[in-house]
Amino acid sequence: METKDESQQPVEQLIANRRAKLDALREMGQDPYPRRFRVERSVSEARSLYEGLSAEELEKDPPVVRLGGRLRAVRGHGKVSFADLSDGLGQIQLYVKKNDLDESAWLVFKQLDLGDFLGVEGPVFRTRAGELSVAVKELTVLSKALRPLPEKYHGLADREARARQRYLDLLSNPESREVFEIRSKAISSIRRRLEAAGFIEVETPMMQPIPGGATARPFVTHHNTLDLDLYLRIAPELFLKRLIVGGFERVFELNRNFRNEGISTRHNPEFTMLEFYWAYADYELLMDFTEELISGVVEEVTGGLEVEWGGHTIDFSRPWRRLKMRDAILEYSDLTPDDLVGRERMEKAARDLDVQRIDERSDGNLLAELYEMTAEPLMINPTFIMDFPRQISPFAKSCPDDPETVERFELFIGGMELANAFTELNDPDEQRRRLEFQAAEQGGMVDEDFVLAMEHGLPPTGGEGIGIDRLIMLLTNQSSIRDAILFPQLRPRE
RNA sequence: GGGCCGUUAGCUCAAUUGGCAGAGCAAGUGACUCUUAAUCACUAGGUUGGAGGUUCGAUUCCUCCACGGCUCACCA
Repeated sequence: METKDESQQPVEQLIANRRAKLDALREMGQDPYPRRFRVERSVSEARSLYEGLSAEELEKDPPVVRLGGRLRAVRGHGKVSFADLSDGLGQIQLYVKKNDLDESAWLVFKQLDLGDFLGVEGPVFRTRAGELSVAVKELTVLSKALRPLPEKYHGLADREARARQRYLDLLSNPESREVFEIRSKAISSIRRRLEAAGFIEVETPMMQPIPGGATARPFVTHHNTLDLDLYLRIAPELFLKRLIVGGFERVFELNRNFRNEGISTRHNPEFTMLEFYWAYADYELLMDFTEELISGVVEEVTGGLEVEWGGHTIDFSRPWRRLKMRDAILEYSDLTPDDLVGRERMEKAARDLDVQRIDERSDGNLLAELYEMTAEPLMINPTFIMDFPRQISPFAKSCPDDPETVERFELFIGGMELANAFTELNDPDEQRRRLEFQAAEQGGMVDEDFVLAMEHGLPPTGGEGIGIDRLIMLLTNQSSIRDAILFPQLRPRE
């Protein structure tokens, strides 16, 4: 459909300009979207390969390269043009000289826009300014871009656009690309370290008939043929423990969980969790292993053990502090040991700290809430908070000297909960009682099939979950989980 | 869900005690055979997020809505 110049909106004008060039290319017999263009190496590979060579060395024996990439800048200079060809990671300058090209190739070059993909071939040399460049002899359009990219210098700044059109963010903001490169490296490092420690990676159901292993509202879906409501998992825990029953002694799963709760700078409805289960381990051993695993990843990915995050310097060097929950409350508040004894005194302490809905909470929940209100935000360097109330820990084994307290820890870094682990309860009768108590308290279902598995014998086991997105936040100095996830959940436009 | 803040050209940003909405990049035309945020000249580009209201006049003030950010609540 032809539109009149007057009625055209600005973007549409820009698109129309590009479409006109698209048509021009076709008229010249150039396919703007050809099938293939085989490159010998990427732009950044070529760059690192020839970067060390001087102008003289290149001149003596000029290497001919064949590269594909996106056109990111053109500096026209009459019958000569300089251009930047990018592979996303790095770029190399193109030197395009009218006299060195077929006339048709020069005309093709004139129909290019910033953002187009093109393939080039030619010898590598250095310009007088010393810039490594390809003297283009052949030039092919590989994909014509119909819309303009964000500005080359400032990139894309609008936070909403950056999340909605992540490809533009990645293209134009190198620091954003770096976040996700670090994410990839960190996850790969975690996998390698677990495998080196004898763990095997497994996959367990994401769609579960009874969502268990955590307390959170699940997403519901429906299987038509079975006519069965299924829940997206809130944790893989109960399936991983079935595998320990089945004789896999060290298993891990590094994948998505789904929780139908609020969205915040620390919560995304789908998030990546590492869970691992280790037969014959207990929570003490898990703390040692967690220190080793995370500090190893931090060092491998950042090159050191100190990380700048949210205005703090976080020191990951070992050993990390281990503090009982009760002691953490006492250390980081004005409360005394007496304030934590008995329902009445704890309620008073909670009221003084503005804890909401106090009467709905169990004693154990109240204690955990006191911790959250006092010490938690101050746990900047890695700190294990140990020994949780039994009432809020249905899968953890009690401490030998105190049945109301369990062998459980959470790891806090930068004031965030990063990991949660315990010596797994393996007494099936006790497990059934705990799940029934939990179901009665909070609603929910008892996973009898899980208890059945445990009745066949679960060895002493340590199990842990680590929030990967939050770890990435720490590694990349991001204050919001949205900036550590490529496509975070957003409300649909319009 | 509550409170506060934001939304101006494709992108990055200005501006108005309420009085013709402006720049850089990108785009178009022209000049230019070593530039690199190339340069120079000219041109075009706007329903100031949307809908109402107040006003002679609203981009600016008010109300509602949409989306986003921060924060509290909810929630591990």
